Amino acid sequence: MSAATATPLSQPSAPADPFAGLNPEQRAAVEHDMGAGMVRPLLVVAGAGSGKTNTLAHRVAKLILAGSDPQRILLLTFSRRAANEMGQRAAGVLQRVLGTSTAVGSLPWAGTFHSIGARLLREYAGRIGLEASFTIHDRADSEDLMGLVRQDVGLGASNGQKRFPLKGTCLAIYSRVVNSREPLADVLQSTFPWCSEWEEQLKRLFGAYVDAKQEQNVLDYDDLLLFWAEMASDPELGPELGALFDHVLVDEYQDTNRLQAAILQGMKPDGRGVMVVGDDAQSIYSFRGATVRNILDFPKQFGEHTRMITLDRNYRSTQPILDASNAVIAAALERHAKTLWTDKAATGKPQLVLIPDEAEQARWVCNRVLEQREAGIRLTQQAVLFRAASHSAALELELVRRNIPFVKFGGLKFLEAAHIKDVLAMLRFAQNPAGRVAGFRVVQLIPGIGPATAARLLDAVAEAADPVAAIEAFPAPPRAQGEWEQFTALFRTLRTTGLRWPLEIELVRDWYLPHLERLHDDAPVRAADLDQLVALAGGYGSRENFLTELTLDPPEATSDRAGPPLLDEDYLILSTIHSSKGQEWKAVHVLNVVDGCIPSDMATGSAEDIEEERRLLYVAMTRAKEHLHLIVPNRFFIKQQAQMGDRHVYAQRTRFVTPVMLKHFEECVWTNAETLQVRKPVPDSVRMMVRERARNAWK
DNA sequence: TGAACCCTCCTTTTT
DNA sequence: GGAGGGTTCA
Repeated sequence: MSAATATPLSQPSAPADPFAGLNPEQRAAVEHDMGAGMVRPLLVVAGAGSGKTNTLAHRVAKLILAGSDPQRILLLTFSRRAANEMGQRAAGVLQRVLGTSTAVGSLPWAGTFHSIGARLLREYAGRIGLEASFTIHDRADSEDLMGLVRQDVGLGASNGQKRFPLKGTCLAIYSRVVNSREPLADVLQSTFPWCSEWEEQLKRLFGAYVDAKQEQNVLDYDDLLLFWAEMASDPELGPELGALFDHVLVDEYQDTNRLQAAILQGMKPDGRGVMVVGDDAQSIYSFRGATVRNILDFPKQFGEHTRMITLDRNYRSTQPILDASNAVIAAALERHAKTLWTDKAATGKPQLVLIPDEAEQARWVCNRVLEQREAGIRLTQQAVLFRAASHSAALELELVRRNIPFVKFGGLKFLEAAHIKDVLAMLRFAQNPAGRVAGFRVVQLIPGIGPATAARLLDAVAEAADPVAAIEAFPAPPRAQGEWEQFTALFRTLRTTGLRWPLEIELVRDWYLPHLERLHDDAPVRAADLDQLVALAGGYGSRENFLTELTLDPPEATSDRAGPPLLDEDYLILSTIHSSKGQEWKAVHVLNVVDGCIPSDMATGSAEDIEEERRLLYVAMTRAKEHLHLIVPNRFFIKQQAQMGDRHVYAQRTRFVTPVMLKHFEECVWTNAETLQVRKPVPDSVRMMVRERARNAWK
């Protein structure tokens, strides 16, 4: 019997039972088959705000209290952040029960599918014919490699007649095939119909792409899952892997794909010790191959002894917010039916705010945010959510203008900035000289070396036994003299001297700074970024560790660059809806709740696409605890046009809020009198015509 | 003449 | 910041 269920000590100093606060369903999930010989598979369908994280954390704590070895608990989460939070909460529970501050030790096997996969693959590399020194490609690297291979197999762009799909599309197709485990033909037909005619060529390309990865000792994101799944389905390795863990807990199961389900199946064929938690109504990652079928079919997959528990009591939002959210999701086509409820005191209805345009939207949000802060809601308890990262541009300008601090999650391209990629490419090239993508990039930093010379150099490296010698022997073009010697000297240092870790990246930065000055006008700003990167690097044990972790768990927000000092300050949260998953705030603003943004006009192809957009709106709405504002700008500008263009459309309220649902909202109309006076209403047709004429004059 | 460099277009969501 | 096409350089 576990410590928690033992008779509580009746001394006043005895810690409160942390399990006492659980509701009956949560408790059932936490105590499921506790102490039983066989722990049956468990599916917890947990609605938004139903205490899912808490339930998982308590389950982990309970398992440990009942004698489970934390080393033998595998906890798969959607992000590193979620893994950390879970670990901390579980530790908190344990501490309260045990009443000691002894480090219970965090969970060593908590992380994303991808990071756990990377770890297992390094450990098992020898057994599956993999070099343990492999480097990992992020999506941009993978696209670049796809581009290089595409050239090699003669499917380049200038191949006459009709144009072959871009490298990014090729990678998306490849990734989809791997993650969904569907045949190429099916994927083409269902998701990339305009590429169907290229099936044969794509097959050839993907074969060459896989070969290239193997030759270069690199893995992409998909490989981390694919190789793991292959191991798990191996008659010898599978059971061995499965035996490493007594319990496998998966969070956000609605956003896993078939490949991930196969990993689970391979490691625990009978579902023993498996617990998955998720909410089909919050499945928003199908573009990444995630399928809601995983969670819908879980009971079928593991047979009739599977237990299912539904958590539908919401601890987050007020009833009016839930009513509106429930109404939106009730229109969905297929789901595990549940209606969220709460006993939180009712407050006002969520607002549907009609606003003239995006500029006013930005101003209105700033005003409301400041008002709510005056009313006692800290900025960190307020969030602005949007469909696409670019939708917050106008708002960001306004926030800067008014000195309101903010942090933006999602859509962040810290690792995609050219200068960051350059420095990382040098480190990766030193780590794995066979990796052509990193080498290709870094070598071309040297003036006088372009794609052709770079390719020849990499060929030489690939054929030589010693990469350092190969590079030093390479006849660099005369123009590259000087710069070339500095590069080779750095490469030798990185490859041969055993410098203590963070020193290496400092050397690379110092080498890179002159190139930075030459390549970019805003060198000082970028140099500051590099200092942040160096500081960040200090937190990792080794070059390999740094490169792996950075690829699998990139800094999520712009604030991560600034480091800890920001943590003490108050700042507003800006986030894509996708990145807001699992989070909650007292006040939430959702931008551009219009057709064309939600649903995105990029995602109105199929009924499934539309359904996912509906769930996206549902996810956004259910992030709010007390105040929810959906903002509907009457007019918004079309993005895909030349700079300075001002084409715009009159927008409709999103189709997901139908007239019947309006009763759940308080409708507000915001007109800025001052602006309206100044702006004479010029009919759009006239403006467009004038522009058109001006342009045609030069045709 | 091949290779490097310059200019112009556009940009959903992410491990 | 990348793709692709056009221009300049050695």
